[in-house]
Amino acid sequence: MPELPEVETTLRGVAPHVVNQSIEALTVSNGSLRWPVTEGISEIVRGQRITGITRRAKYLLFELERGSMMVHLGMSGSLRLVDDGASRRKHDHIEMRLANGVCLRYHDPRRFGAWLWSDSGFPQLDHLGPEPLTDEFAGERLFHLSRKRKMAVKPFIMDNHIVVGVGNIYASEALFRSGIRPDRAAGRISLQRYQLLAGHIKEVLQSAIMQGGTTLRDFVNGNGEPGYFQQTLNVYGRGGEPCHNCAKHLKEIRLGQRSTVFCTACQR
DNA sequence: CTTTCAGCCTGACGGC
DNA sequence: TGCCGTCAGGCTGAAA
Repeated sequence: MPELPEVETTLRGVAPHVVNQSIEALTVSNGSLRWPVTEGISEIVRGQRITGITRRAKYLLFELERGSMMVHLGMSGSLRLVDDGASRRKHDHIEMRLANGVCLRYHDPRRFGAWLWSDSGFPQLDHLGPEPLTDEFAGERLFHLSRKRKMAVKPFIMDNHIVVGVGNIYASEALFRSGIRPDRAAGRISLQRYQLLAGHIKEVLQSAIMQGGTTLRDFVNGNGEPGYFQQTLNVYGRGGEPCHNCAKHLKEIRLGQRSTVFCTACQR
């Protein structure tokens, strides 16, 4: 499940190999993703130079001489560099070959991801909240936007209008570190606690990105597996197991159709 | 306006 | 062994 740290790790791993390179060929073997891959994309991007690569939320943006390509990894997507001529694996849907011989493969079993080209922007990016690792995102913002809202705090911080890139894993872990129950109404949390929460969101994301950095070399000829899951998870995926803090059995509930684990003693 | 929920998709896993 | 049901989850768009 690529969350923001994995997308950022992908960006950093791929960037040095693709920036300022020209696209020799882009081959789509299965364009049936979250949205159909842009019609005629191979012809549009052929011969164009990639002028830069950036990230907004969990979207990767390949800037071209004309327009840009927006790539999303969805639930099961990955992007990695392979040896030229390496055999195609099942679920390798798109291949981008560059003039320097670098070959980038997009692999996505569930096909929840996206690969689109546009020269007039992407509506998906229009109403996104701030990046979590910038100063624009702080406890004050969470506090102000949550007033009078009855929604549980966990789905609230996972809402892309509030702040982007906080998926199920990191929302769960940040709430545990902050001692906040995930099902508490967002509007009934103090400014002070939101400041704590914002800090912990930044912390868990930042440490995951740093651990991901240790596996960057695996983007070349590697297995493409993310390394940051090695980080200690206190609650995510641990329903019924003892709390790392007080040893009480962790409770598992569903919030907004997502599994949610927390400690009823440590989180209030 | 806010909130909820179906649907998209495949692989892993448990029960029989 | 294999078949079937359930779960996992980001995001959109429609419904309440």
